[in-house]
Amino acid sequence: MTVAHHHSSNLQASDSDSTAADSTAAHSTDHALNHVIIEFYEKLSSWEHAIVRDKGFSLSQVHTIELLGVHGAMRMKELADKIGVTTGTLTVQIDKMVEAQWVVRRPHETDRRSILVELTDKGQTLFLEHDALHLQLTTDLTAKMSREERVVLVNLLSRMNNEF
Amino acid sequence: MTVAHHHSSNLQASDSDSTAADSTAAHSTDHALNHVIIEFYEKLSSWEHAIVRDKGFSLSQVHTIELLGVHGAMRMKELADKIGVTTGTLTVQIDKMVEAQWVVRRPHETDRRSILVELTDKGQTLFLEHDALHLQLTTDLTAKMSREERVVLVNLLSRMNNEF
DNA sequence: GATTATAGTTTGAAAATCAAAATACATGAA
DNA sequence: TTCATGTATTTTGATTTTCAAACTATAATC
Repeated sequence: MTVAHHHSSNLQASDSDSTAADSTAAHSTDHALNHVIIEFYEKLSSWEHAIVRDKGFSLSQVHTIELLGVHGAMRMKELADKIGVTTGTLTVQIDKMVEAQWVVRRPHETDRRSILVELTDKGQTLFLEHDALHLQLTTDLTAKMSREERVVLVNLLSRMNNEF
Repeated sequence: MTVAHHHSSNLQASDSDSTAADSTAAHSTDHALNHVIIEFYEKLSSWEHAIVRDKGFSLSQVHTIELLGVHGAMRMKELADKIGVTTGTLTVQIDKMVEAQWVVRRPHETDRRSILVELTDKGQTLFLEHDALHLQLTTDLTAKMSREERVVLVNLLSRMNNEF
């Protein structure tokens, strides 16, 4: 029915075409960077999935806890946008998390339509536990790097974060 | 019922405790790195979610296409592990993707229990389209970086990838 | 060859998700 | 003010995703 491809899609920037005048097209470094990023994302995603299953809650619940832990209280809409689900979906998610006493809803001070979602003490503890796992992973992944390299990495990554 | 926390969780490594002798505990750079990574993952995840909804297929379908596009043909088990789902779930996923003619199943050469999943031409095209979006994002995110910085970033990220 | 392990599929039930309708509040124009 | 329009959240019913467990087929080991 269809052809059996054989594309190993080499991810290394093995080509060295740094000759001249290519301001329009994407440079090979960009391709390499792109694939390294995709691979990193995939692996992190796998890791998170595995962690999550072990702990007994769903991926987007952990995502929610992560977001609230890092950014603090947030409106439903804001949270839904960041997670990438509809507000309807988020409502039932948060219902369950309220039930489990990981988060609370509280009214927005100025906008009475809005509701702020916030970690409880229990939720905060959960976040810290999860964060510790992440930290362990991070230190493992960068164990072979020098202090300077780590600093550079923080710099480069945070600059990317700012461009989103 | 529960206390309203106020933790803005500053993500910058604003503390400069590079004094001495802290070989056991995680250094503040590690914390900064950890949070920058989490933030990067969250933002990529959001982006992917948005892209995916626009295109009309599910997140794990795109994930599957991405994995097959980058790594080439793979066994069901392998794929399931990378995506982070059970093989049962993957079977129905792949059924649908076969239906849509994005992938084909083909027997494993040496192990008759195993089945290789592989992109069709159509699936390959889809992968390339998606990859182009990723590339666009990557170039956008690194637009303000110098060539050298990008090279360094590729180096550091791929070293992290190798440690997973 | 018998037993145990692994790969994949099927099945039935539980959970996640969406789109659309409904509610409540906000904002801006007449 | 009052009306119209826009935004935030919840509810609802249906669809999709997912899992765990049972099942089939092949591989590996003893």
